Amino acid sequence: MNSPNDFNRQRHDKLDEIRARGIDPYPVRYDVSHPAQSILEQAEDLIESAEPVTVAGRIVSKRGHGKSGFAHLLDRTGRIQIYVRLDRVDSGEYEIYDELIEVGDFLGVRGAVFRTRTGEITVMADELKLLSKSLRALPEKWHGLRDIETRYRQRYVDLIINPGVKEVFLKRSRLIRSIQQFMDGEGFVEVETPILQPLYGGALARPFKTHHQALDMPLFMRIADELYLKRLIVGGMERVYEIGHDFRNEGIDRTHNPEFTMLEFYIAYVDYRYIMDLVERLFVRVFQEVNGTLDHAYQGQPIDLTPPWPRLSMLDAIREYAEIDVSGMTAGELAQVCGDRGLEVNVELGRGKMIDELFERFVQDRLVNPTFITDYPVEISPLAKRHRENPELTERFELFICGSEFANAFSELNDPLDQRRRFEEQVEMQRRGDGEAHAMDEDFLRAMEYGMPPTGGCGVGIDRLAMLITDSTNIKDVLLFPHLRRESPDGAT
RNA sequence: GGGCGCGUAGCUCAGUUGGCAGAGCAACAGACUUUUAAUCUGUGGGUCGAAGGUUCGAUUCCUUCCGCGCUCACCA
Repeated sequence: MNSPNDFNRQRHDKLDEIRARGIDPYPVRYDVSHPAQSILEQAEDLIESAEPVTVAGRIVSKRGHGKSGFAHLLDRTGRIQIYVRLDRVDSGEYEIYDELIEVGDFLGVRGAVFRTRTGEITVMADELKLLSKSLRALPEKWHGLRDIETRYRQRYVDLIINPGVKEVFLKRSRLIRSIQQFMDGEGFVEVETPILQPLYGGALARPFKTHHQALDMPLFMRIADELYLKRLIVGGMERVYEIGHDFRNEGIDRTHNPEFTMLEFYIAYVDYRYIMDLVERLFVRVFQEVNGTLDHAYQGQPIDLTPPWPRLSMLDAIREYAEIDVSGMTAGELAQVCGDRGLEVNVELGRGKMIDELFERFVQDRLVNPTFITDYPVEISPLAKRHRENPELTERFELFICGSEFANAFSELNDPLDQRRRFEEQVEMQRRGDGEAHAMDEDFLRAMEYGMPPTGGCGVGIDRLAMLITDSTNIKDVLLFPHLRRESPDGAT
């Protein structure tokens, strides 16, 4: 019966046969009285009362036994077994169930709940209704869907077949809800700022470029929310945040997707120390709400999330972990030290960049438990205010967990003249060919010239946080539809 | 972008030191009215990722390309 190159032919034939028997294979609705899970939970009462229930779901397994048969339906809450026997249902209905309905189809069942000989809670079907005919076979029940590429390309199948997958995304959803609730409690307003922007900024990255036809103007997909959120601080919205997608036209790997989710928030009148406290409270709350505990492990590595989290200046961290005291070193001395430690650096990079290299090479990976690293060199922190006690440093921190960065925050630069000078430096770098240098943003400068209060701001990579909290090693595992290259025509089935 | 690895039936995987392409599950036909990866009997199903090359002969060897994974570089 199976013709070459047309495996699904059989399913089309069954669909035709169903229609020929006057059955609508795609009806409009079905009244569900009980989700699968609630039948299991209320099983004793339901068996006692013998009240019929109605349940609907996708058939994920089917076993025929002559004039009866078992099947499992999968709905959003779980699986429930149904039992269909010829002497309990209309004979025509039974024949359709037996011959034309198969794994993958959606089915509605009405009947009383009972317990089988082997003890499984089961619905004894009195009425059956085909709710949707499937034209493609699902992956097999035992080994499931393992192929990583297919799991990402056909996430809908992955979600049906691999039970842990839905859990990850439910967790991600709870994570974002938990952040929103926390921010509500802190008096924030959640806002939405433009994704299509005439100028991009707020980070150093290559943007996606697009074009508005009617206006005949180029537009960029945003690479950060920062500059618009700061405009809102100028506008008097003293606590704002946005959870949204940023887009960066860069490489794709285990931890990078071209579009990714960022939380950015800004608070007027506070400095980076306030932000540090808030980030700690936020993370602790999120872990408690989403995972129910502060006991966590990532890839088998236990993480101690118990606050307060250590705070260590970048220079102290290098002193402690690399046993190098870089304070007061000249660029030449730094280059010497880097060279001695096997780091190839260009002295032209400047002190800040070399200090950062030392940090990344000798410190970062060792920060397993949450650790705030503070007071970054000014050269590598163009958007942060200079440190109140040391003008070579900035009031900036990053949060590290398991060797990865989870937050980046500053006391924000709010001096419009200084900001203009920094933009001019970026424009100069751009003129020299730095494709990632920041563009001059006159409207942003105009906003800042009206006056921006002292402000603390922070960005948190939500996908990274989702990876940590769901113990995932690839960002694609926490994105429902991760970006992949074009599917080859030959690969399509 | 560089390096390494992978791509065989709808799914999960074997396999061919170069000689007619294999299994389990799924499907199809039949038996079976409380099964649990149901069982039993039988049947069909393949552009071996794509295109070139070497060869009497390529799914196998070579080259290029496509896709995926890991990794280095860059970034969040």
